Amino acid sequence: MAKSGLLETCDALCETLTDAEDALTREIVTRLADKWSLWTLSVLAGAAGPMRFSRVMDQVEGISQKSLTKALRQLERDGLVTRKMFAEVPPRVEYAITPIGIEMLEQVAPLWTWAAKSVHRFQAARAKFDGG
Amino acid sequence: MAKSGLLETCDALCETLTDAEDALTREIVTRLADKWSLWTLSVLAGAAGPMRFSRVMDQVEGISQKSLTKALRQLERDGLVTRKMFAEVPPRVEYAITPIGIEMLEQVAPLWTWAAKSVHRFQAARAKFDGG
DNA sequence: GCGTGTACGCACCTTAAGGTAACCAATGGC
DNA sequence: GCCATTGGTTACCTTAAGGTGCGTACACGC
Repeated sequence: MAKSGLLETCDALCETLTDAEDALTREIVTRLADKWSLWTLSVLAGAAGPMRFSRVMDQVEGISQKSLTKALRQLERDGLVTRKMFAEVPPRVEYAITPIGIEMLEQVAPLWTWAAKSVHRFQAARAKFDGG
Repeated sequence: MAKSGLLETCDALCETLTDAEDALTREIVTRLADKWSLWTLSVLAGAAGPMRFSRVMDQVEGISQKSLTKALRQLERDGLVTRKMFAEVPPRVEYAITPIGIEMLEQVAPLWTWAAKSVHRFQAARAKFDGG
């Protein structure tokens, strides 16, 4: 049974994974679609260097403290960002994207570009569906 | 302000979109994270031709009728699959993937492949994080 | 002395997603 | 007659996601 069910080459690769590895792969891809994770990661990618928590929150418009904390923790756990704490008062914490995080964004970019280019086709399909 | 916040080339493209178009682009990408949509689409891609509802449900293990109906409707609305109804009793409905649907899977495949190849790096990162 | 700024953790509430199960229509087989 | 078939729809319930707001540490400027 195909685990990924995607195209053949990908399928062949996925067959070599254990169930746990397959689940993790799926989880990583799922994270891309997460409402905040990808956005947060790309903000860090766009910065010149490390960013403080509140600076990130400024740029990821509409995110709550709680959600940003959670997103950053997940990204850190997966090795996509680093977190450096300074023992100061008031506290200072700096986040930075890692090489793997950049790699990940590079994988997503063509997909996003394709979606942006195809947006008119989706609009047309929806108009047709909704109209009749 | 960058709308996508992704890499530069992608960013430049996204700047040319209206807010509605940008939101739709995001929505399309977000659909990838959906528990069932991508799986359903890939099942249809793997079939030789059109598939009946119940055949799809057999292959997408664990999905409920309700969720499959919803997933297929969304995919149809976005022009990724077609739905053909036959006025028979018992009813017969056939679903098939469209060229745009195949395009979309082709965009996702490299990303998925990368994630599968990188799975051990994620496991290592998590082990380090969880361990302390 | 007293408010201000920082990066959270925690408790609380609201909303949404998703699963289960029952119901439907018309026909053919027993 | 009675039941199974097929592709749904609907009502109901449980779980999870996500937002709001409060508490916290203490050094600084006024």
